[in-house]
Amino acid sequence: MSIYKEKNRKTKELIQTSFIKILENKTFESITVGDIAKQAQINRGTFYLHFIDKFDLLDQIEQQLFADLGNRIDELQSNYSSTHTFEKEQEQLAATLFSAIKIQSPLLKIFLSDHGRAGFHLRFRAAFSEKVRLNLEKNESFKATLEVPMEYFLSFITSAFLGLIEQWVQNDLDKTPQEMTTLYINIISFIQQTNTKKV
Amino acid sequence: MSIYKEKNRKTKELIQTSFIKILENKTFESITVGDIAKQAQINRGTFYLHFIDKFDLLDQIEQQLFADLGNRIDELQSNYSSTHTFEKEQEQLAATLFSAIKIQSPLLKIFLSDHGRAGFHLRFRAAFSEKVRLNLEKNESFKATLEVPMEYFLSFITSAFLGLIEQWVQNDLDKTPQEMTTLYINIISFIQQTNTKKV
DNA sequence: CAACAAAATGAACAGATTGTTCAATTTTGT
DNA sequence: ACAAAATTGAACAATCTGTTCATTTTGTTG
Repeated sequence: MSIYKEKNRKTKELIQTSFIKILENKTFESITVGDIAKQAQINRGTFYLHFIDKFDLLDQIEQQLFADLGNRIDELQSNYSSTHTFEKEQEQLAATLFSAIKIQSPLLKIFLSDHGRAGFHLRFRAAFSEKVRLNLEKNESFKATLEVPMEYFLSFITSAFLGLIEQWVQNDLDKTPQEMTTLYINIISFIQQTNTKKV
Repeated sequence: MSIYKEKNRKTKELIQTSFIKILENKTFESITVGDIAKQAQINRGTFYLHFIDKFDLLDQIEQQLFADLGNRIDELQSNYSSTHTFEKEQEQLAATLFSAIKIQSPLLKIFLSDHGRAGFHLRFRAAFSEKVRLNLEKNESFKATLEVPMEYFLSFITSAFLGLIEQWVQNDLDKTPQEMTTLYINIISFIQQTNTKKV
């Protein structure tokens, strides 16, 4: 009974990995169920025993990706006490995000490229936007000093962060998560300098 | 002779506008050439007299969009002398971008959504990334003070800006371009404050 | 109006892909 | 050996694609 499930799971996984492999070289739009079956060396009908269609397949992989990232982030964050300063905590969250993303970078690189599916960058931002918001709102003076709508600030900062991630994965991880964190902090500091001079 | 061209142009435009109309309600993937012909009330064969396929159609609309935005930005920017401070110039560029984007917001809203085509946000960023870079590098002390690779800084700032644009068009332009510029400046100032406290 | 050119139509075509069905086969469990 | 679950292979109608070509409509010119 349990080996039946195991076999089922294994085939499903085979289909997923085969699909991702094709996705490296072909656009999602251009991939057919026949392509996937051929790559996985299974019957085309078998595909339909595991997924409704290729959209369902991609959806499930995407959901798994977000769930996995969420788990990794929560686990990494739980290792740190939150008695640090507000800024240290922001830095810590950044480090956690970069570490989690590194592990899933092969998939993220594809999903964020033009081989993926439209709107992924929005769903990805939404997936970790809530964690960022909670972290920011820990700080009491934050909401008091913030003069712009929270949704705009969140869009700004999560999108900025996504920009770094996109450059990073396109560069095939040319830096360590710690270096990326430093780079992030440096950019924030640099923006500070620019404006300080103005005033 | 020239009226033949005019008629040709008009039909091509009809196909484009009809397509965009469908795109508001359906995913690009799910739209067929038959759908477009039906909406435009033309023969399906006529479509192929003007475009290779639906991908070609979308590509051309995208190219036109970028060209139009580029022209608007250049024109708006040419109305201002560049004798202001570095920061004022950055603010001016932001105002210009928001103004140009407002005009093209209906199309941008669709293209940035999950009804569009994968990778649009990257191509969009690339389209105005160069203008931002040139504007930044005007300032001599900029390159001297910047401690991070230019490509990362550009990814960060253009992506952050895109985040504001995305929120703006999703909110159906709930603010004026000038208000968006102020909002942008406010966020930069806010980040400055946060870090100033730390030091 | 007549003659011509360009654009659009309608219909047909083969080819590819989709999602479903079902009997036969293989793999695994008891 | 027998039963259960998973997979296979083949066939099916349906849809969409891109192309072709004869015909019709629209616009131009003399």
